[in-house]
Amino acid sequence: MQIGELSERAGVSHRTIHYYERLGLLKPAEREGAGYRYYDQTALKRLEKIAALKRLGLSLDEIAAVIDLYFEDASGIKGKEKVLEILQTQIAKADTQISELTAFRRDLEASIARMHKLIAEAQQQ
Amino acid sequence: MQIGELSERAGVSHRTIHYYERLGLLKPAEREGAGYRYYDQTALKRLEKIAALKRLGLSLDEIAAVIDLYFEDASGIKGKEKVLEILQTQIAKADTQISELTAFRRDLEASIARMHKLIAEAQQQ
DNA sequence: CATTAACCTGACGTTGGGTGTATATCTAGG
DNA sequence: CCTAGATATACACCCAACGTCAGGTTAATG
Repeated sequence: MQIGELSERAGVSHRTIHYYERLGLLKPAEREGAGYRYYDQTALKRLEKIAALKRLGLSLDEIAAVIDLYFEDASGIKGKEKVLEILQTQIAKADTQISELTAFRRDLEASIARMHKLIAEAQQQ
Repeated sequence: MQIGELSERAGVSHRTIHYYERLGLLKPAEREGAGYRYYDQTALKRLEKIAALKRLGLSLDEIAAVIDLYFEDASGIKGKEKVLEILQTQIAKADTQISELTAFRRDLEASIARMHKLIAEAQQQ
């Protein structure tokens, strides 16, 4: 698969793929013959994972720090203690974010209830 | 309270406060005498709310669109149906984000468990 | 009352996350 | 063999969300 197909399937521009490669988010693709990049399925999976992590609010740097956990053989990863540390930081952040989101959701529900009430009252009169 | 105290208490710079004011996130403060801005408690609450919404991943523009829901008398808000719509969009986003975060957290826990196992094995040998 | 700390505005700089554009090369179909 | 379409690199530019700097005003205090 060339960069055009990959970018279309992943829903990002080929410029973004180049950019991610420069940042180390994507492994440099194979370059058969001339300079063309050729990708396989894992590249697509990686891009999807990156998108998911972005939605969670991670920066590209943070993603670069954890993405290999999903795609490299864990036994081959250097500095396991370091990785563990990163993971634990991430989980703490996730917990904070989950509880804030839950509180936010509660507030929203209260606001919605208030709005419904106000609208009902307005229609009464 | 002047801008210095406000910025310190809210944990943002005074330039950020100026910036938020320009974007309409913060009501222009009272300007007694010369041009100094003077704030009250609600300004601090607003800044805290803004920070909370930012952590949820809202852009400053999006925050500007909803912040008044928290600080204006609900009965005085124009276009209640519109507001309701915004609120419902927000709650849907929050739900999506919560479930993605929960799944992410589960993944992280699994990775942590794997790491612990690998480290233990490494120490055995 | 003079100094110093706090404030003002405006212009420009920076960082993150990209996008646009120009120019060159390659590959495939006719 | 030639041309169209896909890629390559490099440099410039964009937007959001600030930060820095410079020059000027104000308020408070010893």
